[in-house]
Amino acid sequence: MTSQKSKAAPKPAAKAPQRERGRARVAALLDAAAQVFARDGYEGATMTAVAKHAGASIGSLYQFFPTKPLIAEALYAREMEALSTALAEAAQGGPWRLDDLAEQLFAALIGYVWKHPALAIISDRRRADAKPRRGQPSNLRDQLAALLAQARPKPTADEARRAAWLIHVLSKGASAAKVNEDPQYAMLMAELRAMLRARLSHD
Amino acid sequence: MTSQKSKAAPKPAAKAPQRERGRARVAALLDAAAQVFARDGYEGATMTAVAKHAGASIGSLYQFFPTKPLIAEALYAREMEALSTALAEAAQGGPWRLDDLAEQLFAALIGYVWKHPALAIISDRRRADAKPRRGQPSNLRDQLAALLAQARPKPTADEARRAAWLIHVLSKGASAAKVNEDPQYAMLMAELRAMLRARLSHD
Amino acid sequence: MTSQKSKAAPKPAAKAPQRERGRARVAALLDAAAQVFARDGYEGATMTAVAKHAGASIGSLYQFFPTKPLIAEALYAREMEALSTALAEAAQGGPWRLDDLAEQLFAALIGYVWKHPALAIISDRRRADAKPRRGQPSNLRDQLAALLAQARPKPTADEARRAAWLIHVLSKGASAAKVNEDPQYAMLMAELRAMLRARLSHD
Amino acid sequence: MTSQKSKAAPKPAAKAPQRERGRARVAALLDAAAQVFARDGYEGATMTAVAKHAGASIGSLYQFFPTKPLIAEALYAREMEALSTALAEAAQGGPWRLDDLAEQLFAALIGYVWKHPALAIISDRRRADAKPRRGQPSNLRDQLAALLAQARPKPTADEARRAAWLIHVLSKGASAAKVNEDPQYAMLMAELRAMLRARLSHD
DNA sequence: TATGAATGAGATTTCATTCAT
DNA sequence: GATGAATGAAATCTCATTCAT
Repeated sequence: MTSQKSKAAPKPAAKAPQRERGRARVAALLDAAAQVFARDGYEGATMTAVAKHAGASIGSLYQFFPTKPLIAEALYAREMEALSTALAEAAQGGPWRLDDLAEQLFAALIGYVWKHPALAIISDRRRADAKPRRGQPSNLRDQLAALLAQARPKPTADEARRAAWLIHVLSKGASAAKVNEDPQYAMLMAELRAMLRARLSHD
Repeated sequence: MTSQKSKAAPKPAAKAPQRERGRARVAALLDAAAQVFARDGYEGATMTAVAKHAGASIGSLYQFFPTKPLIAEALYAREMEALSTALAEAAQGGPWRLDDLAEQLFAALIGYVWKHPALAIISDRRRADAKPRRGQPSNLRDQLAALLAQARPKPTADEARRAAWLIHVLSKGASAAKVNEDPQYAMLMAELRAMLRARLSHD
Repeated sequence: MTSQKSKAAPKPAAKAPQRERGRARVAALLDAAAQVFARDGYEGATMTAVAKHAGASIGSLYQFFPTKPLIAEALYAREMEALSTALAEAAQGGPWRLDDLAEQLFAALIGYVWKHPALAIISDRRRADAKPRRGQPSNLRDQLAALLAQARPKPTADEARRAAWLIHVLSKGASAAKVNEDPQYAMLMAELRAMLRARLSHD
Repeated sequence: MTSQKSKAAPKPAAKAPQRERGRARVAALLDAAAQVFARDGYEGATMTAVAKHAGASIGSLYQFFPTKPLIAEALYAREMEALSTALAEAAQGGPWRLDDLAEQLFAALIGYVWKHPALAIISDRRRADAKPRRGQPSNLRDQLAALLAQARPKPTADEARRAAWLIHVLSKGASAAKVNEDPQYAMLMAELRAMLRARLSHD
């Protein structure tokens, strides 16, 4: 934190790279950021560490991401994009019954989150930073609901929303409880899937 | 001054107060720490802020808690103690059926965690700092299992463990998904409770 | 912020400057450190004072010397290098008789130490910090012995070692007793030189 | 360092204890100080460490020694007293020849200093703190000279002073070079004694 | 654009000393 | 007197960010 700039300060934004070379560098920087955030947490991660991890100089990092929050935002956007794609792929090939589809989405979501630990960390921080506005919608939940709406027989909007919410909550629980680090891993996952399916398959 | 300590360096520990005044001060410091951790997160919380919040000087804080991790540990211990008590109370007055008892414990756990947001923050950090040793047991889960073992008819050890695990995962999910900040709060909680009960009351 | 580093913590080392500007800065910082150590002693010297003396910001100092011991080490290395050179020069132009050479080295050593008071201070501290391992060899003594071995007639290894040790002890005595601050300075030095020469010139 | 007192401030002094109990406590505190100074150096020694070492409370320490310099001064006085006595004892039983007496005094001085490492540390600091006044006399040297004056045949005042100075310088050298930690200890000491005796017994 | 040096606010921590009981 | 808590100036160290080349 250095000088409190008193001029208008046209809020800085991550600059899009102009050349091929630049695009590669940005990708490398984001990869590095993901690793460092995952290892050290958001506050624990230093800009210097990110740059070094990417094999770039600190100056170079700042060329593309003028502040620390901006790199987090950019990483978040990239990860959410990829997650979106992964979920969409998991819903391919249908139509599926609601419970089957939910199970597949749950598995895909959990799988993605475990392979991209930085995502959870940045999401947390975003939530922490956001003004505590009630009921702010989860984009993730919306997307899940949209995908679930493609089940057959077609669920009502409410049913889809409810299923999306269940998937969301269970996946959070599984991540937070570090289910993947438990030796009983397979059994526990089966348990969660069964719980989800049971709750949906009906009554 | 500070001096490079070549002197044994007998890893610092929280000093126990010996006078009534000290005891009060320690309690106040822990209260302040809980608030600041809850508000700013572990890394975001500063020792200065904790001291100020407690109406103490920075030196006073360091007299009892010579490092930031130590105050986190002390707070964690105090919170876990209280949580233990709360859970034990929730299990009073039985005997209960397993699904009823589980539901009560779930409600008690969720309730406690929501009233003590610092606990989640510190738990997270402890896990993050711990060497990534596989399958290290959760004391909380053990205690839940022990309480659940008192259900009637008596569950097997495996059943108790499984129930404890479900409670744990669902509570994590509920916290992480900030269920309590959702306008639909009551309905969602009911949903979770039903899911838990259904999974236990059995197959 | 500061963050409890759970990250490997790869023991910090003085960073070598990569640019001309950095090299100049490092030299200035070491010069400043020498002055401040000489004036205030090791413990009394503050990083802030060193930085200010060098006309650098505290951050700049820490960029190159991340801890106080590290700057002391770097200064020690630089001084020992220079002392080495000075002693080698004093031994030039031989061959000399052992007692003559010893006298010259003694004078050179004393002269250097008096012009570089920080060296004695840092040496002291290094010894104090070192694990009390018996008989750890003095590099200085080794170098003196090597130079003395060039005397003619050639001394035995033992004779050279003994002479080196005498020079070392007498120089320590002269420094510690602050002979150079005594009004009788010239006479006292002559006395010491005579003592050394008498002890070597034989028998 | 706390408040800058603006009142006259009647310079604090070590308070003499009134009762038997107090005398014992003062002795214990000085013993503790000696150990801690020896281990950590003057700056590195903390008042808290001294108090703990003595099994006293910090408040109790300050009762007798209101500042850190004062405890150093008191310790210095006690040590110098004891050293004086030791030297006087070493000179007993004469008359001796000058070289014999010098050798005995040298041995006694070295022996005392090695058994009381705090003395060297405090002496250093006193010198460091003293305004750099030229030629300020060494009380120790004066006492040595006085004792040496009792040799037979009676030395001139100059001879006694010269011998005292040699003893002083050699003892400093031996301490600084940590002769006592060298495996060759006995041989090295013999060397020093021989050097001293040769220089005196004379020319 | 790339690089590494420079900056300084602010965080953690220490410790001599004073105060209240 | 004795005890332990309280204080705060000052020291060490960190790191996001800016600058100069």
